[in-house]
Amino acid sequence: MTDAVPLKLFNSLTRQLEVFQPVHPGEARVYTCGPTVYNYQHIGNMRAYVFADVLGLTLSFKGYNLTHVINITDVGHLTSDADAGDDKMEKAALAAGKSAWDIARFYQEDFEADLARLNIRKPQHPRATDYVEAMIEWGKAIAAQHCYELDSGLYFDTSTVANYGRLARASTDDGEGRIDPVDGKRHAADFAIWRKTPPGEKRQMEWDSPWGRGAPGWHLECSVMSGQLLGFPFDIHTGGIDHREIHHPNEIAQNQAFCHSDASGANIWMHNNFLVERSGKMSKSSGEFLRLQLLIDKGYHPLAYRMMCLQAHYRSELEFSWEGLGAALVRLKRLVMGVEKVRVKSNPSSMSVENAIASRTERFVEAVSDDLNTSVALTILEGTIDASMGSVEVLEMLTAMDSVLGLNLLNLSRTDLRIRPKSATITEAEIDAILAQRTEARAAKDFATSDKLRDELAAQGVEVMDGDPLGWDWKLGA
RNA sequence: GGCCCGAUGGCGGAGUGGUUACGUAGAGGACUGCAAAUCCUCGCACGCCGGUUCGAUUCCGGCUCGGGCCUCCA
Repeated sequence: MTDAVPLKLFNSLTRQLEVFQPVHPGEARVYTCGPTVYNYQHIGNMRAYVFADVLGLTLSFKGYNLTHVINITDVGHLTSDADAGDDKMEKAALAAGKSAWDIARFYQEDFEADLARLNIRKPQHPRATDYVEAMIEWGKAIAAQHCYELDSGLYFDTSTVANYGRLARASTDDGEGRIDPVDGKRHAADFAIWRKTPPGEKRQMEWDSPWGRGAPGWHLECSVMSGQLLGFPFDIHTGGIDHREIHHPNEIAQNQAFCHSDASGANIWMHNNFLVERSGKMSKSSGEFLRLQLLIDKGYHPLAYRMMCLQAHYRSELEFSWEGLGAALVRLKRLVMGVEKVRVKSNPSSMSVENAIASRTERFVEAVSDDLNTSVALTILEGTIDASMGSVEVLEMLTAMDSVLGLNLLNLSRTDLRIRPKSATITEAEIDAILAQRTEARAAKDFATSDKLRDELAAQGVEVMDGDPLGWDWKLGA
């Protein structure tokens, strides 16, 4: 149905829009760099998965049989400069008094819960620790031709592959002024394939390898898991824009070495831009950070955040503010109300309806096919609600459109969107009781009492809405 | 220092060589005892200086400002 409009995606490798051509006819295989589960994810992290989900939904919508992998990095990355220093997993475990394995499991579950709350379809979640053997095999396969061993581990020689760093548009020798070099590295950009546990130390997560006891380098896992689960070459590799500079170039170098090919391993590399705060990029290192749970605690439905992401293009930076999140929530609420209205609409079907549907659907498909322009797609969806068509037609169209945007519009109710802020000092039962009193007072035209009760509720963060079937709502703040 | 990106109305954010989405906020109206919610209507913008062009917010150059990356990072 949608073949008429080709799917164009921005390939970071060529920095151009390209028409999606599946490697395997009728299939789409997508790999998304997942989180390191040593801590909670912040909402900036989650933007990458909302983006990846919309990409997957679009591919499904277009009829491709989708295989989507989001890995779980449960073997820690290094925390400090160069390729030495404490491991994030071990460090977090130490701080929590738990094993690194427990920590990883805990944060993985939290991450998956966030995905679900954002209505992100459940992809495959391979864990890096389940692929260590495969990583060692990979290392063995490329060691002789592409690696060299130092005291600290096995390193990849970036000069042994063609066009290293082409994704980042950087050359091997550039811009290394601020890295503490590891002694013996042949090139500043060379990276660890295997990190040896320093002599005399014992780590919770370590494995035997031909290069000594230790742990895999963090670039290796993505190459191994994507190759095993999707096969080289696969269709699309996604990740945050930060990965474009180091992680993905290294992954590509590994793929080139392993496949004895100059090809990158994926046909299209896509990168979502950051969610930013006025103070700058979201950061985990500064201690406090914005989690999805914090939004919910303040009474914002998680899908308001998805809405916020959808309003912008994935390649643009997106500014986070509570005001903006509130705006997205109001928009979502009005959409949900619109759907409710459509449900009870009469059916004045006419000859023109068919044409109207075709034209709207086409515009919607064009928008998402244009490098996932969800912003425009959303606007077309909204216009569909207002369109003078019958309820059946509109609901069908909305269902199709929402199957790409994933806002769950057809199932959400306004009650679902009304989330009790953690700071609330009053229960819903108490609100109902006061509201009942107020109804009585109003019936008796005792407006003084009625207004007093309303003020009382307002003081507790509750907004009374007489003319609204919902009756009341929470007033939200930052 | 090197590489790269951005600058659109109060805020957010699309897009376009000529009539400049959309959301939210705001204003007016309807509704309401009054509000709120809802619905209807309506303002409000394309950083600066040049160039190309009949015409530029859109293309090109310069400038200013802001941001990112070069170290783990979505």
